Amino acid sequence: MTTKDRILMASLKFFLIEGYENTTLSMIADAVDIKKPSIYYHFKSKEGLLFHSIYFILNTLEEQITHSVTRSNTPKEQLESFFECIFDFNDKLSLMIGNDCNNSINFITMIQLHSNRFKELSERINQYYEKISYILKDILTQGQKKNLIKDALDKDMAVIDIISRIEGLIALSTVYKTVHLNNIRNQLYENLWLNLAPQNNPQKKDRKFFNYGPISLGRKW
Amino acid sequence: MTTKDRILMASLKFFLIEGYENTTLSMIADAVDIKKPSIYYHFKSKEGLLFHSIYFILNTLEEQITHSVTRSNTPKEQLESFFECIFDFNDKLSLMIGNDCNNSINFITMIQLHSNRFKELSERINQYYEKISYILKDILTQGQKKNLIKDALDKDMAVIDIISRIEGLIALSTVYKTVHLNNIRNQLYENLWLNLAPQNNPQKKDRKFFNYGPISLGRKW
DNA sequence: GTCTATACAAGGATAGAC
DNA sequence: GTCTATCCTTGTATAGAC
Repeated sequence: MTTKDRILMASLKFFLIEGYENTTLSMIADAVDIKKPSIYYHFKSKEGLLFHSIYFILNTLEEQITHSVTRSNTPKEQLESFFECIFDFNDKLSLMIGNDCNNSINFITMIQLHSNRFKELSERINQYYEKISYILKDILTQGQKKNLIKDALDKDMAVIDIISRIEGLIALSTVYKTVHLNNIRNQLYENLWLNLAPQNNPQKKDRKFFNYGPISLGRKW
Repeated sequence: MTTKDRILMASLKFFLIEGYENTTLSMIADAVDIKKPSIYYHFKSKEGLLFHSIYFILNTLEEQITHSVTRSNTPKEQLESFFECIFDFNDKLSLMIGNDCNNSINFITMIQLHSNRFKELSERINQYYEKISYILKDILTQGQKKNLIKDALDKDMAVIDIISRIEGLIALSTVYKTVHLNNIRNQLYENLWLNLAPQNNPQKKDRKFFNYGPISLGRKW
């Protein structure tokens, strides 16, 4: 890994754990084991470090979502891949930045925060949401053609609901101790699927569906 | 309004718009038209200002939720009040702090952010979520007794889903330009209600329900 | 209660040697 | 590419007069 990459990963780590303003160039330099001014050889400013950190997050996320959705075939599997991808991203991010301690990180809150502060970022972030919205809408459209997704569906609305449920749950799990993400993420997905699957299927099919996936801790609703 | 309250409201305003670290005591002093050191007569430190700002948000929100839910009778109305309360809170907050410009504020992201930084805050915030969870669960339980809420319902799971949908949507609307909160909040609520209402009701009842409320911009799903 | 003056620390950034 | 030395600004906070 080049020095430039190590600086970027260290920045990302501190930005996620401590926040942008609470991160100092000294902290980053110490973590990479170089001196402060060396950072300026690789990056123009502290702001530049933030921008590249967020670009890195969004690029990686987009790449992983595209990759994992493409590998699946049925809309149900594709949506599940989409879910898994975003839910797993925090964990993967922890590994990428070498977050040895058990500090809870939350990339969603970080992105929301800086979107309103820097116009350059807000455009890139909006672009990210446009991209994943497009992917989701396409899954729904293809599913409708195969009669695997409800026909009377406001797809734009469905897309927004899906994204806000995922992100809302991740964010909530970091502030509300009762919510243990890994225990309920499957349920969230199953519940959402009930809104998308055609209703004309008889109860029996639904029941079969209820037994799909890992053991859940409570009744579906 | 006392000087102390004016300092608190100015702090809250800047914390919401600029962020805690980007807010300086000079900005607050200027807004209240006093000098910097005078702040220390009323508050112990800058951190104290943050704590009181967040307590103010949570206290006010809890109060308004409790009040508006109590005023309603049926579970459907109560849940609607709950929704309205949180969706309206941002706007009300803007008025309270005298946010003259059209700066978009988002109290949810602010709360999520500082919950992970200050233990004192994380406990108060967790307490807030426990309280609104209790309120929601009670609505569901009472509704079940009256056969107005689905009987086979994992209430704990439902509560978490409701909260994360509301907060997820509010947060998403501040970063994804396509999402216009006021256009879709009614739909979000109606969609959610479909998960809670008993299924044994025939289609007819559902259709009547679809015509309830303000004109919507798209088909329900 | 509010002010002036000031201490004290720390951050981002640059100059210029090696 | 990386370093030492240093500049400059700004922030929180306190002392003490009025």
